[in-house]
Amino acid sequence: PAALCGEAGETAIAELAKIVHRTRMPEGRIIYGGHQRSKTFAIIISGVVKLVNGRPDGRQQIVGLQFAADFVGRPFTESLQLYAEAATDLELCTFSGRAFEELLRQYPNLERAMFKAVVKDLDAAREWMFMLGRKSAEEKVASFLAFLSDRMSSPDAAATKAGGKKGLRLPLSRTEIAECLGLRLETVSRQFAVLREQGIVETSGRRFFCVRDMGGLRDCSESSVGSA
Amino acid sequence: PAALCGEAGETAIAELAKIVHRTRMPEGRIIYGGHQRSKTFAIIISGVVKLVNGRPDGRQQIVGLQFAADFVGRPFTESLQLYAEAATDLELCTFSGRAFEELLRQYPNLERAMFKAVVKDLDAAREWMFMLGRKSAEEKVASFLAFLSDRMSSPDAAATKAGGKKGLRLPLSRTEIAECLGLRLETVSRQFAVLREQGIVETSGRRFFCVRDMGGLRDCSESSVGSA
DNA sequence: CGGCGCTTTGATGGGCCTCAACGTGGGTGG
DNA sequence: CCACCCACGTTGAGGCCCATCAAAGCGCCG
Repeated sequence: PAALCGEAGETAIAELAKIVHRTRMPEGRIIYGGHQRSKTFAIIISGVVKLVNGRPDGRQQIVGLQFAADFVGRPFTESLQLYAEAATDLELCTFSGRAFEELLRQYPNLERAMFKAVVKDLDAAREWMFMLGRKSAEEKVASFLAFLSDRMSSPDAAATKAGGKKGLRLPLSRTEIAECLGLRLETVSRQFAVLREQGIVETSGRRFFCVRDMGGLRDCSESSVGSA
Repeated sequence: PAALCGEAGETAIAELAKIVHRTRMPEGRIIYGGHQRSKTFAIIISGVVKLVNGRPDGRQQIVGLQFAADFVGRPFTESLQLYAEAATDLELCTFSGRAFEELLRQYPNLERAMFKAVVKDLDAAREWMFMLGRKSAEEKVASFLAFLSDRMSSPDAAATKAGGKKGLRLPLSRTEIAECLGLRLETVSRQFAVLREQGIVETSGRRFFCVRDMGGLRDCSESSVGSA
């Protein structure tokens, strides 16, 4: 039940169903970006996609993450130094680009749904900008974990490690988390340790974490240092 | 000749012309945001609008700037901690929200033009995110000035101070520039001094600056510290 | 010309980066 | 099934960049 379909209208959905194709993609696959005009559109069934802004000198900034039910693909334009990559193995509903753009033209409701999705992405990007520009390292890591908890708390993605409590599998490595937050991986690791010592989160292995005190986590993510 | 009109189509333009209204706004006026549902849409004739993401604790991050020919307004949704403010005195072409949304529904080309504008904003936001997360203070200030030069080099906005060379009036105070770049105002001031000492820019008074060496400025904005 | 707010400049400290070494998990091949 | 191995993660020490606090300079308004 993708968000896109929720507002598209009955007949549009039926038309979409005709051109949809279920696909899998391994972690690391480039979905679109840079020079190649892949022109495929998709909705994520499961897995996580990262949007990366990279420079020739090696500096990279992850500028967006897409989760289950999110739309992936660039309508109308290409961008040079931006690409989308499978952060985990993916299950996708893909649409042929040509046919999909045709449907967009035919069904205004569908285009409107796309429009709203992009506006939502824009808001998310601006929230993310506040984090990058104004939050401390601890706030960044805490708000990132809170964000992941929000976006990934679906029953199937939830894993049970760390002693029976409901935890999540981290879709990103420490390096990638650092690229999200505008930090170095060592700093991310240290902030994980701080949150662990405060009893706010648990971690197990490289990829599992579990929020023990969501209130405390949210406090850390907006600490407003001097006041309150 | 606003960008929006370029792609909207003849008849749509004619309809738009019927509901348009020319307006002025003083610096500091809130255009939309927070709680109030102003629901006015506008195209900027002259002046600059800043989009601010603010928190109760006083921290602020400017997450977008809009210049002449840009569209201002939030279609479909409101956002809590985001508002738009006139950074300078403005001349606007405003549209009644109700009538404008009606036209959007009637003329798909118009909606498509809006769509593309939002996608462009999204790309700009993601470029900005790279700057916030990965650039040094000097790179931030240099790329900001280069950005302003690009966006404001229209004949009327260009001012001639600093000894006959073509300069620009800064639309933002040092504090506001700092809020754009994720820095403190003192740091912005110091980086201005550095660029001045290198002969790359000149400044005069509080609000005028002039690029003397655009190549040098662009070098500073992507210095790629270790290599090349 | 006087006052105020913005800007500049200086001194100091802290947070995060950098470099480095060690530990660990998870997959592979025997 | 287990031992090996290597990439990833953790932890430590030191230094730099930028934030912070403070005071003086200057533009712009009346």
